[in-house]
Amino acid sequence: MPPVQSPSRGAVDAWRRVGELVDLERCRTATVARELDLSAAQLLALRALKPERPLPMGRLAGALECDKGNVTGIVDRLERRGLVERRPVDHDRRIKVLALTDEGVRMQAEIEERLQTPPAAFVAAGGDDLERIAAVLDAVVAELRDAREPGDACGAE
Amino acid sequence: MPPVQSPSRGAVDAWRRVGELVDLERCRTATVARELDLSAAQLLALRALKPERPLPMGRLAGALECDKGNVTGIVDRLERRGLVERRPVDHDRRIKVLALTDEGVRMQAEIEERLQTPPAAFVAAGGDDLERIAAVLDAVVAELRDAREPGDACGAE
DNA sequence: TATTGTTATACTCTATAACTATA
DNA sequence: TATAGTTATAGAGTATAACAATA
Repeated sequence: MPPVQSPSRGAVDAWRRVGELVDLERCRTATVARELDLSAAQLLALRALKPERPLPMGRLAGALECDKGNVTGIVDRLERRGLVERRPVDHDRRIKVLALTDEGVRMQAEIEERLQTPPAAFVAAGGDDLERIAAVLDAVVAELRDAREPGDACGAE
Repeated sequence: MPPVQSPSRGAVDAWRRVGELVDLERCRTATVARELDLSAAQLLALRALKPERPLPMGRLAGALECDKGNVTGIVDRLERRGLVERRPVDHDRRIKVLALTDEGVRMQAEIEERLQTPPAAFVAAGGDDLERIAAVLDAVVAELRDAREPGDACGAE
C-alpha cells in the first residue's frame, strides 16, 4: 500500500489538459512578444509594472526571478525604447524606481488586451462551470504558491 | 453596440486564474529544469522526444519553435551529456534522427514524474468537477491550436 | 534546384562575482 | 558593515544567413 494516495486516472487526465494549456499559453505569450518586438523578459517586466506604483529595480528582479544584475540590462533596453523610466527616490539615494512612460502604459495595455481575453470556448462554458473552475484553480494556485520555496521567488510579491 | 460579444466578468475572472496557473507552472518547470541541471530548451527537447520514435532534427526544431540552426547547439549539449544520440537514416543520408539514450529515457521519466503529478488541491476537486474542467479545457486547447498560425509552430505535430 | 543539418554572427537572457555609492 | 544598483564575464538561447552534402 502506497504511502501517498496516488491520484485517480481522471485527475491525471484532467491535469494533462492543464499542461497542454500551459504550453499553448506559453506559445501565445511568445507570439505576442514577437509581434510587439519585445523579448520574453521584457514582456514580463512590463507586465510586472503597475502604472500607479513605480517599482525599485530590486523588486523587479524578484518578480522576474532573476538576479538584479540582469535587470540592469533588461531595463536599459526598455528605457532606450522609451517604455520605462528610472527615477531617483528622495529618502534613499541608492534606490532607483521604475515607472512606465506614457508609451509604456499604452504598450502594457496592448499586452494585457491580447493576453487577458479568454478564448471563445472558455466563455462558452457558461457561468456555472466557470465558477467551479475558478474555485478549483484558486485552490490549486494557492497550493502551488505555498509549495514554492523562497528561492523560487518567481514573481512573488 | 459592440461588434464582438464582450466576455462576461465571470469569464474574465476565471480566465485570470488560468493565467496565474500558467505562470506558476512555468515557474515549476524552470525549477525542475534547474534541479536536473538542464536549460529550459533542453528540458523541452527531452519532453518532445518519444523513447520509441526517433525524431529528425528538423522536426525537433518545429517542436521547439525555433530555427534548425539553434537545434544543433541544443542537441550538441544534450549529446555531450549522453542523454540523446544522433543516428543516420538509411533512405536519406541528409537526415539525422535523434534518439534518447538509456540515460535520456531515465531523465525523461524523471521529468514527467515531477511535472505530471497533479497538485493535491486539483485531485481533491473530485471526479465530477474534474470531468467538467477537462471538457472545457479540451475545447479551449482545440480552439487555441486552431487559432495558431503555421508560423507559430510551437510544438505542432 | 530544393532540402537537411551545420557553421557563423550578433543580440538577449542568465548566473556569478566584483565594484560604486550610498546607508 | 550592509544594501541598491552597476559593470564584467562566460554559457546558453534566438534569429538570420551562408554553407556542405544529399536529394
